Amino acid sequence: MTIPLPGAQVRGSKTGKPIMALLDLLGRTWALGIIWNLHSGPATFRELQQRCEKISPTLLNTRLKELKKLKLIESQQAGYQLSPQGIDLFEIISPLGDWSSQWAKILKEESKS
Amino acid sequence: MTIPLPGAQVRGSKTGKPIMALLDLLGRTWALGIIWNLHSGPATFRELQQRCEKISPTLLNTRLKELKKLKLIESQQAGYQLSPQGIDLFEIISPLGDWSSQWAKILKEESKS
DNA sequence: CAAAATTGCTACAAATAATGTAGCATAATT
DNA sequence: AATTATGCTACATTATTTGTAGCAATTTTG
Repeated sequence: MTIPLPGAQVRGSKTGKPIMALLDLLGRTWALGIIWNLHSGPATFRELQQRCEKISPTLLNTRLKELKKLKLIESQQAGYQLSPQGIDLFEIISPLGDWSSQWAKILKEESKS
Repeated sequence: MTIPLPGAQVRGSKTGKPIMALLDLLGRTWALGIIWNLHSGPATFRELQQRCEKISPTLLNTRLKELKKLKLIESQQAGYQLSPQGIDLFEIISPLGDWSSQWAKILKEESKS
């Protein structure tokens, strides 16, 4: 799978509009999860592997390369961490945490009736 | 692929924490794209197919079923549309539009140097 | 400082998911 | 009543993900 560089053709789109590139990227297995799990601080490869409960090393490495190329994460001696842009992105999606709890509650309610 | 009901085991997680269910869902090809493309109003199946530039009917239908089951969209005679919850979710992610443009700009800059 | 343990990651085959095209059964339009 | 459009399903091909094993390069330990 080629890395969804905005401007280039991406999966699911011919235009390559930035939002399409982003949606392609985030729509890949574990991409969101990695960003989510990195927000609590830098992590080594194996540490990150554990934070993401069930990711295979193959895929983890693939995603890390993509995210690095797209400047959402960077690797230092402390391990992998969100880049300033990655933090920015995380801040946008961070309300999903609370939202998902609400959502779970509602789904639960409705399944009762 | 089973539908990621919060509380149940989902792909990539044993806990089924709501956020994991959500990340599983949103990490599926085109899930985010469908939500994104529905925010501009209800659409029939074929209309939606066109808004999502390159989705196959098979996958579109699969995702629609999941999203419907998870109460993020609903179908009326006007076609498919975001549910109140779906709208809520969209509002969280809607800044991604602008963010992605910024991001594209930065990536472009850096690729020059 | 040599042996043992840990880390970051690759190889590769098996399993799963997505694509693309064709097409069918309604339902709406002419 | 014939034509067209719609909402999908079938199904074979192709692409992605998983899972396990393991290796080279540190780092830790005795």
